[in-house]
Amino acid sequence: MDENNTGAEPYVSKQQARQRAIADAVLTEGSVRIEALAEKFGTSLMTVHRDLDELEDRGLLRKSRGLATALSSTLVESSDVYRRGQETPAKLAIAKAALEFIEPGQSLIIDDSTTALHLVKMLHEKAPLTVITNVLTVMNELNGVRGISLVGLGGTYHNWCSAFMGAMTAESINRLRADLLIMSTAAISDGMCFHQSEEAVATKRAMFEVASKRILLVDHTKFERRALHALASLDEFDHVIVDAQTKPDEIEKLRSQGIDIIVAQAM
Amino acid sequence: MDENNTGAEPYVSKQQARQRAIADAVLTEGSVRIEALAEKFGTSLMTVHRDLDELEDRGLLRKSRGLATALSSTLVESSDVYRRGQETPAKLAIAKAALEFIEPGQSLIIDDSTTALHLVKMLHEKAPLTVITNVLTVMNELNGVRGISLVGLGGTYHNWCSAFMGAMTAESINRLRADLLIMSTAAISDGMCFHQSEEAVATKRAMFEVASKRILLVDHTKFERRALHALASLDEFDHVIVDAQTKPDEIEKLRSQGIDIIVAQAM
DNA sequence: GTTTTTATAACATAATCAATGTTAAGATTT
DNA sequence: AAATCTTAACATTGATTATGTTATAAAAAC
Repeated sequence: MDENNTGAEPYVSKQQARQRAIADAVLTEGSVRIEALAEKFGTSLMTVHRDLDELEDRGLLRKSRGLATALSSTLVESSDVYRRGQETPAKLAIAKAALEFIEPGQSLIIDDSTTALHLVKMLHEKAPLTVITNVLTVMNELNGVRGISLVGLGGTYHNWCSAFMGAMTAESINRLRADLLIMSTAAISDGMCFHQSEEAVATKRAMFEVASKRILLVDHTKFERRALHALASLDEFDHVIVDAQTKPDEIEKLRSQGIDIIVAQAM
Repeated sequence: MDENNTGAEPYVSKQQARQRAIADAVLTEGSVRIEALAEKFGTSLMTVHRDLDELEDRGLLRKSRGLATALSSTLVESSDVYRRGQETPAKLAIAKAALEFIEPGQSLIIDDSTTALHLVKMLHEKAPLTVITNVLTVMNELNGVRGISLVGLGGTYHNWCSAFMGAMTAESINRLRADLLIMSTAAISDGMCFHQSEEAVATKRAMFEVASKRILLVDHTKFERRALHALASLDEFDHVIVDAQTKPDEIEKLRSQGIDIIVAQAM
């Protein structure tokens, strides 16, 4: 079987890569001169200004008289600007593994995650499907796709994750039932998954409750992260899919707790 | 004051114009040969096929062995593919007139309408605003716009109007309150406005109930249309904005019923 | 108030993406 | 099996978006 071409290309635009790198630089340095950024990335002052304006709109940093200053680091790390483009081959592998659990005719919930975005691009293979999501990017991706009926979740829009979240979103979810939940998490420690914001937890918790089968997508970087709000214990998920770069001892530890870990092999 | 340039350009792509024309042709003829369409529009067979596929996905027609066949004419006329690109200067004028009613700080509901789409592009002038909408196109347009906080309305997605509608949507609306409603309608007769589908009425009715001030946007073509489901009487709206091409006797008739009609002058 | 510095606006150019056409292969109908 | 229609794949064109440049405006420093 020829498996090296899958329609979902792990492409990240130059602009996205640079914005991510800028966010990264500002985060680690604390505050950086705008001139210095322009020089570092070999670009004009103007484009750095434009990039910083976007990042500022997303609440990742502050611009002030020649300086770009970092804000809350948890927010930066959880921002989709920052996350997208990171570890894409691993994420693709995870997405492919998750696809195997999806059967035509099912209704599935997809939440805010860059990994899930890869999965979404492959969903047409499993049509017909009903996809429930709070992520604007996913809605757009699935817009006129044949065989996919789309149920959007409303609520207040959060720019940092390009998704609708909060009490209103949670309430809508409570009135639905789904066959399958494909969920991501911000951080894992002690066999629990954690998130950065209250709203995210409220929304994801609601999704968790209404799905009969639950799959968690985790790339290895999540094991090194910390976040504030607990969402659920990993053993509450039916399957947990990790990438091949996950440390074997982490996998063993979780397996010994009776958690069904699937290691997605990149191809 | 220099008023001839407003950021909102009434541009319709070649593709959109052609798709609309194709829909039109198929609708009036009943069924047309695909070859004939290609010839008529001076394009290759392939592009006609691609156009027809999109129109078929939106439920406007059926493709079958060389023939494109019309489906329900009401659906075609209410489809956004068909509507967009029609009468844009008039719609721009209406949008500008509506903008005058919007005050910074307000929360407004915007529903599915091509006229409102023009308005949305001008909204940044009145920031800060809270915009509540069920239209995917509007959500995207307002995505990272500064000073606009976006509240999305979820529900099942309807391709023909690019919006979320139905019971789920109506329920979400019921839990909100807004200062201003900017609404469109499919048809007007006997001082009442009508819509093409049950879902549209349910959704719009809910919007109607939760807004303290209501504005209806109407271009003159709506007076010649008919639709099945009644939504509301025009005198329930605080203001009705029409374009300059609306027949004077229509305007007079409504004014005599005590309806506040504003005639938007194109510039 | 003036000078210096930084930020924005406006336009020109370059790079990327989307739409179309062409050809060939695959389905369907006759 | 032949004819007709549809789809897939790739090349080409066209359009959009991103970037750079320059000029102007705003803000801070002096």
